Amino acid sequence: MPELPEVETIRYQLALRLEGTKIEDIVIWKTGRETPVGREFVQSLIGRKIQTIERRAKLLIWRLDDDRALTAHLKMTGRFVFVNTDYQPAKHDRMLFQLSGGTRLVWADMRQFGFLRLVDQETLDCILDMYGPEPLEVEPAVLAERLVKPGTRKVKVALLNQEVIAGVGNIYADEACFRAGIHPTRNLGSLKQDDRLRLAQAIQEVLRESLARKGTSARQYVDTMGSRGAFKDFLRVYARAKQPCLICQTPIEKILVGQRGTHFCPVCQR
DNA sequence: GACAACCTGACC
DNA sequence: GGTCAGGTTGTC
Repeated sequence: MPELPEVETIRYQLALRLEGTKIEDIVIWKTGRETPVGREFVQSLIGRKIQTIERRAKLLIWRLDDDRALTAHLKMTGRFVFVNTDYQPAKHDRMLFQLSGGTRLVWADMRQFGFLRLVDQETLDCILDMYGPEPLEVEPAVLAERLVKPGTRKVKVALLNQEVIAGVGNIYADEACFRAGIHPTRNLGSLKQDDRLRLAQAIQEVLRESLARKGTSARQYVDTMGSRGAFKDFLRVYARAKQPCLICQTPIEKILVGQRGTHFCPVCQR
């Protein structure tokens, strides 16, 4: 589900309530394909103190006091939601974390693509090294430079590649292309320096605006309070196929690019 | 670069 | 019944 603004919203909310707490117990409700929930996994986590909650690209990282980290990828439908003590597990709930101080957190994942993985420092460093720059932590020029030779042809495909720029997904790739007036299938080699910079600025702009509204709930996404992101009402092309372009009234088109649904204005984007 | 795979549910 | 869904990975 979530892209950078959604994962960052969850990171912030988790950090407020989890940092400094101790994992007192873990209840496994359902074993998942991608989620190791053996006795070893549980035993390794119980008693650990959570030092910090960080995010890199779309990956959440719980740094623990034993030099290891619990990484979580939400993929399409993963969720962390805080619950009360009388909470009864719902259909797709997978496990419950009980933290010191009485905090209870549920990990749920309808489609089971997401994963929790316990990794040591060295493994984590390898994982994090794969990602491109964090788009909100570098200058636009740095992002623009990443688009010079990304090893792929189409603009949108490059934006979705986490090794090129970290954290951009299907919604914000489309939104950034629209804001920059660049066609999503445009050949990267045809972009001029000015185009790349405009696209880089558009990426930052849309991510910042979405983050300020706690992300986009196109379908399932909710934050740790079960609340939806408000940026859905501000999308300009995503999920607006056949609706008039907000600039020129031409119907927004939807095509497939790199196997992903892609929305754009055929007039405003070239 | 295309395509299938992982899985469940919503919608036409 | 078929198609599609905020992601990623592996195989031609």
